[in-house]
Amino acid sequence: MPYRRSSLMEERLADNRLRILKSARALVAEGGFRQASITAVAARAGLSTGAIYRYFPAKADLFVEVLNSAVDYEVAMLQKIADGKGDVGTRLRAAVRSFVSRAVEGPNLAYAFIAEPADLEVEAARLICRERFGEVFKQLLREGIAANVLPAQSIDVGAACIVGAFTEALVRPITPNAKREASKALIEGIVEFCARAVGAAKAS
Amino acid sequence: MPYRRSSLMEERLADNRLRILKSARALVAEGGFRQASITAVAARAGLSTGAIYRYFPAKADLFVEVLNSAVDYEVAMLQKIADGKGDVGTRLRAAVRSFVSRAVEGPNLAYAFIAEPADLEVEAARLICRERFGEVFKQLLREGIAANVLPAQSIDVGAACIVGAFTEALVRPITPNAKREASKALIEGIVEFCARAVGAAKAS
Amino acid sequence: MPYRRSSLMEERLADNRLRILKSARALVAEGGFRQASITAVAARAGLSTGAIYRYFPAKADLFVEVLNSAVDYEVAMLQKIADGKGDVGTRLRAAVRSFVSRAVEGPNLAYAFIAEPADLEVEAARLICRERFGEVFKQLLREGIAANVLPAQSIDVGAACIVGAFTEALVRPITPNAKREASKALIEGIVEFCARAVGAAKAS
Amino acid sequence: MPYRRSSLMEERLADNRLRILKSARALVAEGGFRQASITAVAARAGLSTGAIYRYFPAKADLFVEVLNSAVDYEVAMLQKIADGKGDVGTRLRAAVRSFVSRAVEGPNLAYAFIAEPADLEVEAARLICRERFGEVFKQLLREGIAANVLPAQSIDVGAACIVGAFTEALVRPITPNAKREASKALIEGIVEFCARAVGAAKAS
DNA sequence: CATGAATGAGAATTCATTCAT
DNA sequence: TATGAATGAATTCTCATTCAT
Repeated sequence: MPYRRSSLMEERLADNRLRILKSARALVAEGGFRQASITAVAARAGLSTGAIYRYFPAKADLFVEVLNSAVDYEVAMLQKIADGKGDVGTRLRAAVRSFVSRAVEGPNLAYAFIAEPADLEVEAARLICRERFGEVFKQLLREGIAANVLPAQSIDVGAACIVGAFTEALVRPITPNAKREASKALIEGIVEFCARAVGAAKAS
Repeated sequence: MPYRRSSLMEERLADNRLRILKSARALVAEGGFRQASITAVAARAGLSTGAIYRYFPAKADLFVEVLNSAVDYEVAMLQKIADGKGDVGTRLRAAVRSFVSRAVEGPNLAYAFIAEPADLEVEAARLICRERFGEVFKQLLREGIAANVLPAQSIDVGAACIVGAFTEALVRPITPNAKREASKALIEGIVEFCARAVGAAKAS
Repeated sequence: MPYRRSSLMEERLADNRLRILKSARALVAEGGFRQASITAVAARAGLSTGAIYRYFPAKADLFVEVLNSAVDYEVAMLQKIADGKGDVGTRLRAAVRSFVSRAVEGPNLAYAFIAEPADLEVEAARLICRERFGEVFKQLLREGIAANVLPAQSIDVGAACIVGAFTEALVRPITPNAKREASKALIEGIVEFCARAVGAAKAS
Repeated sequence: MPYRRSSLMEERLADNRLRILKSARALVAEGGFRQASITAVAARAGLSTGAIYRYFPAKADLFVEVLNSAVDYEVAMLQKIADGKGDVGTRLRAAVRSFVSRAVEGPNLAYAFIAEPADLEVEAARLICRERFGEVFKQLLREGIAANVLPAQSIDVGAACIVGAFTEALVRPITPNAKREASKALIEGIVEFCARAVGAAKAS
């Protein structure tokens, strides 16, 4: 009688794949790609190194997926906001706020997103990720300029700078004191910086 | 009779030290920290690997100095502009333009400045470098706000975002076609983005 | 009540065993022992890796049997020819022709027969296989010499050399051009070489 | 004052390279490519694994050189004999005798010459090596046939078979008893086998 | 019995650092 | 003092074998 894979086992499998991804992501978030060796990922996931290769054909594939899955989620969030109702400026503010808030919150994709990966394939994926963030803002800028709500400006450059500006929030502990409060100020600071930059300053 | 180091020898020593630093910087600029192995640095400097260790106790120390010396130069340039005459907005524009122009021009410290170094010590130095760039802009923002030329805003955040925005320009090939012309547009795009962001928009 | 293995089940078992052997042989024939991993054998046989170990205690045992069963067949073919009627020279020619023809025909056991196996046990089996081929030719030589049809000569050496000579035909693509025709010439070339070597040259 | 490499040091270096080659060759001779891991080669040479890579860029390069250098020597010996004076049959006998004698003598390139290497690059080199042996015999056959000393026959096939026949001497312990004496008989057996095969039988 | 995920030892390769010369 | 050969730990990846299900 053939062996039938139990649903419990399938759960275990899916679980392992996820654990590997989470381990990898956590390690990158904590100390960059530097610390994310296969051995370290395996140890953290409670698996052997060989097990990693059942789920990912090579190290690069694992980290490309780490990057992509994290960015998929983030971009989806931003896109939802960008596609929402309300005036362009508000949506742009909301998008920046949404991203930066999560970034400030905890160690997630942040570091990976800017850090130089050891692998060229991963590096390529990283650049594409940055582009994808830019796309969301390009769309908002295009819409705003077309509607005469935003002043004429370079869409490509604007999008890139926004991404750069809030990326910065991910790298440095800008305000090392008074975490919670400072975060709030930091987030709003970035939001307003970007808003002013694109000419969507609040009517004050 | 005590051995007296000849001035000629001292020159040689200083010369070697400089050559090592230049080799290291060039290698990082060309291919990131990835390519900057001690062996590669030594080969490029026309020295032996052992010789490197006469001038630098460890790899990390060498690259910390590479980073610092490169940033010393850049910050000095920016500081000079910031300390110059003319209104704050113009000086801020000039500072951004100065940095981004050189960055776009050729692969120099740019890459090193954003790339993840292999070493924790170097990573720390890199973060400090970013701070140092920020300081220049903080000064300008402070001055501008004090003089009521710039609107009230978070100085820390503003400075960070400016650095982030123009850092972004270093990472991606925003406009892969029409190099020269596009660079010009890119540079001015970033300059204006930052100017608007801090409320130093041109009188249009 | 004791468990009675149904004959249907036994068939299944024998079937699996055969499938495993066939898979292994095919893989070795295609790319040497290099490509014949347990995983590959299992996949090709449509079984799990674990199943292999139900039929063979270890990888080496599987490949020893692969070798032996393949050689059983070949040796049986040769033996039939050697035991046939007609003069010794003709039979020796036929035997060499039979072996070389099949070898040239397609990738079968040929490669395995000469290739270095990954395992010491298999290596030992391989050497024994070569001996077994030799035995057939020893018999023919003995008979021929006894009947004064062949000149006096070392039987052991003669047999070994014949095996060596036609083994060589398996290793190199002697004539890469004009496949069919060349094969024919190659085969007859080897046949006549061996015939002359043992003093069974055609009456010319 | 620049450091000048002493000739003693250069000797050491050349010595190491040679030691590595010898270790590799010995390991292959003893147990095939299977046993010749970089670790094993290094250990046997009294060096670290890293040291191997100072002399050989990759494992394949090391073993290609092992193969080539061994074959260079052998082929040179054979060529010298083939280019000598005397009738073709005598030279052919001498060439075969020369090769087989050394092969029987001790574990040298023998195994490597026939064994399947783990590496495709090495495999390619191995096939070329076999061809090179063949070339020497092709030359002799061509000369003999042209001078009407040898009967008409396929030169390519003849050369291949000769190589095959004496290769066999390398693989198996044809005569396990009475080493010395048997070797003598084995060697002459192979010599005469090949001589008869090409039609250069002794006038008896 | 069958399954195939997991193991873990081992392979090739790299590179910062040391030290005999 | 300069050299660069040597070290050896670390890294990625493979695969025969086991065992919970």
